[in-house]
Amino acid sequence: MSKKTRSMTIGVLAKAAGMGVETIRYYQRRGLVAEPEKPYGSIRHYDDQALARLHFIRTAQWLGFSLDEIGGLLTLQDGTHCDEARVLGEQKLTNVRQKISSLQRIERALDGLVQECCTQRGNVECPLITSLQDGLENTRLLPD
Amino acid sequence: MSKKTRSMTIGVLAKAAGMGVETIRYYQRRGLVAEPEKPYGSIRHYDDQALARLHFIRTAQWLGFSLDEIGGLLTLQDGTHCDEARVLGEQKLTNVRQKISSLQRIERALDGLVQECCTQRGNVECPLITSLQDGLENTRLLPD
DNA sequence: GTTACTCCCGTAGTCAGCTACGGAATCAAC
DNA sequence: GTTGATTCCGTAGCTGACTACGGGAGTAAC
Ligand SMILES: [Zn+2]
Ligand SMILES: [Zn+2]
Ligand SMILES: [Zn+2]
Ligand SMILES: [Zn+2]
Repeated sequence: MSKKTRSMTIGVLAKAAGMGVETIRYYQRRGLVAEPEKPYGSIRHYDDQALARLHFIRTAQWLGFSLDEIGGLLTLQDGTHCDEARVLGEQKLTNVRQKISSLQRIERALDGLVQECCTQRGNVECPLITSLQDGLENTRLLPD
Repeated sequence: MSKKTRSMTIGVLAKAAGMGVETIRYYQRRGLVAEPEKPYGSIRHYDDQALARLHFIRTAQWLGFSLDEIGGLLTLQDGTHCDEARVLGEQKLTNVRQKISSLQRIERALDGLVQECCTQRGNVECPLITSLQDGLENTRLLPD
């Protein structure tokens, strides 16, 4: 709970947040980060609040939220919308689990193909390639 | 092993392959699909070979290969490059496994957040939102 | 033989999330 | 007080895989 509220230029802020200046300016354009007023024809200064917001964005992004969705999450920041936040989290979780299981199907299919390929070393035909042509029919791991 | 070699217009081919006409034309521009000659100022016709190639592309795409990589795979189609094909398959497999494990980390993190959020229903502060601000420090599941 | 689809071909737009460019103003170091 | 980095701001480009548009030509149904 440090209330340093250090004054940073956008370059320092960017370095602190581990991203580029242009990225921050892009978030400002998208309305995810506020542009502080600049005092009398000069340079803008940022505080720890701004840095916290960049952390928020980066973490939410890592969790799979799009910038638009993050915009939605940011409106829940006052902490009085716990249930809405949870719903969004649950949706994303479902989403992630679906991605995992479809990647696992892909893993099994690819693994099968590579195994086949390995055992057929003397053969002229590559079973991996021919399976791609046949659309993985014999693997019973077809795409959706 | 049907050698029908039916003659199809691009529209019929597209329907047979379950994709749009424009997508096929796009693949032609990318050099993934050949443009057959058109007989004397008329319309091009496609055979089952072309359809097989579209299946190849779609299946490889489902396995996570990019169109560029698929271009590479297509040069191995004569079946005489079994080991090269296997190497590409193994690389993609590694790739898929990395994606799975990083999604699993994300799943654990999100699940933790949603659980916390649920148990704190009476609270004013939403732990999900505040965790995003704090950068998931206490979850020990930080992004790379 | 006219209507209504489909094909052909080039070009341009879409989406997300940046990333780069250019030119003026401002600031920090020496 | 000059040099050199940084900021500001608008605009434009990038990636990947499409998707759409427009206008002319070919084709099939009735
Ligand atoms: Zn609410
Ligand atoms: Zn909550
Ligand atoms: Zn070879
Ligand atoms: Zn092989």
